[in-house]
Amino acid sequence: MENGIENIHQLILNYIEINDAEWDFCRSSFKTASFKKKEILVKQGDICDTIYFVVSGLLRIYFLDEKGEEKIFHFCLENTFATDYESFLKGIPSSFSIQAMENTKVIIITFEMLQNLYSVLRYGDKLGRLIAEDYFFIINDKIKSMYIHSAMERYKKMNTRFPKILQRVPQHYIASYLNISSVHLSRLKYAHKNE
Amino acid sequence: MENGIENIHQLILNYIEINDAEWDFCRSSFKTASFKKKEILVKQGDICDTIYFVVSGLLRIYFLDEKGEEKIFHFCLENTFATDYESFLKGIPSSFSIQAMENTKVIIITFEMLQNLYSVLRYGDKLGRLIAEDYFFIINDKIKSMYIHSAMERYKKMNTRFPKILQRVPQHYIASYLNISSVHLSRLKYAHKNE
DNA sequence: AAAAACTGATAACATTTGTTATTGTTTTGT
DNA sequence: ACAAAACAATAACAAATGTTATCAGTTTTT
Repeated sequence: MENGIENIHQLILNYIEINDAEWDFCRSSFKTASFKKKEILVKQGDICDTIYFVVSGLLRIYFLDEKGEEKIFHFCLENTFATDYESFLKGIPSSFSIQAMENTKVIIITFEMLQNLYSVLRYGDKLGRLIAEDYFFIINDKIKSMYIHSAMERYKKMNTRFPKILQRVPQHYIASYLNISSVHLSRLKYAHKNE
Repeated sequence: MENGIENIHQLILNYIEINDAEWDFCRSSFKTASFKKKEILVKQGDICDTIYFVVSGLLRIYFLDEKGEEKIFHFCLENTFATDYESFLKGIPSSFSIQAMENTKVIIITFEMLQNLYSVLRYGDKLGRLIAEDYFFIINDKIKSMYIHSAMERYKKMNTRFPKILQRVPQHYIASYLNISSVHLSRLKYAHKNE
């Protein structure tokens, strides 16, 4: 589907059984939006009451550390979700900002909308549980990777899993994502280019 | 309650409404166990099909890195849960081992048991969702802390939140938990002792 | 009680990683 | 099309962190 809503349908079907009437209800509650490169979707400190589903383009989730420097927490590629899930669920100020790195089309799912879905769908709470569990898996992988792998290993892994992202994103953003300095990443690349 | 089951009751009540019949069902499915200091509850590579609720004592969750060295991922204090939640949910080999650091009493919740609870309790799926969300919050905090705070800041935070743990656990385990060498932790303590 | 293993501090040295500055190139904004 | 900004590589140096070894005190095991 051109507008990406059909992709969400597929994702939901991976989790639970959903009939046509239920899907119509979902579809009617989703809205779309477009953001230009560099536009801010969520500002650190504001409440993130929205889940964005990236249809096309690229987002980054980042925060300012105590030195006032941006650190990138996550890149959000096509067909993935972007939110501060803790801010979203608890209604507390977001730890992160979300910004478009390219012109980006998203589908918007608000908190109210999602609570509605949970109660209207026959397996709504189960869907919520499976989404939360999946979110847990994602972040669990991330933390395990930080413990187990060096910056270079994470870089290579990134290269393997998302080779295109390294072309689309300036290298110092990658360094920020890996939590190392851009100079150091440059050195690592040089040291390992013949492996 | 002496055996700690009442603490679990309270935790569930924090999440959902549960009546006496439902609680009796829960209570009857829980079992208890005791482990001596140094005993292994879960071995890295095995499937972790159990959630342990620590009634008394102390557990550690750790893994062997590629150099063959143990890295501590988490300490499990009284009234908290211990599991490899990803292994538990997906039925895949555990990334971690779990070991008793002191003689420890636990309540055992198996995967089958929990799926039963989810279907038998009126708000079972909601309970599952809230548990998964809470697990997400815990690990989300952990990862944010790793991004934002230095080893020393995390040490101090630990000192503030769980002062007793530093008395109960040998220091090189703390260093492992902080992902720094024991020598370095010793130096940091010296450098910051007058702050 | 003696032996062995464990623990935490410390020193000396090696390695990793960050910081700042420079340069040439590419990209962006007007 | 041009000027300004952003980008990546590199060098020189500084700071952080790891490694190995030693030692004295403590705990555990036999």
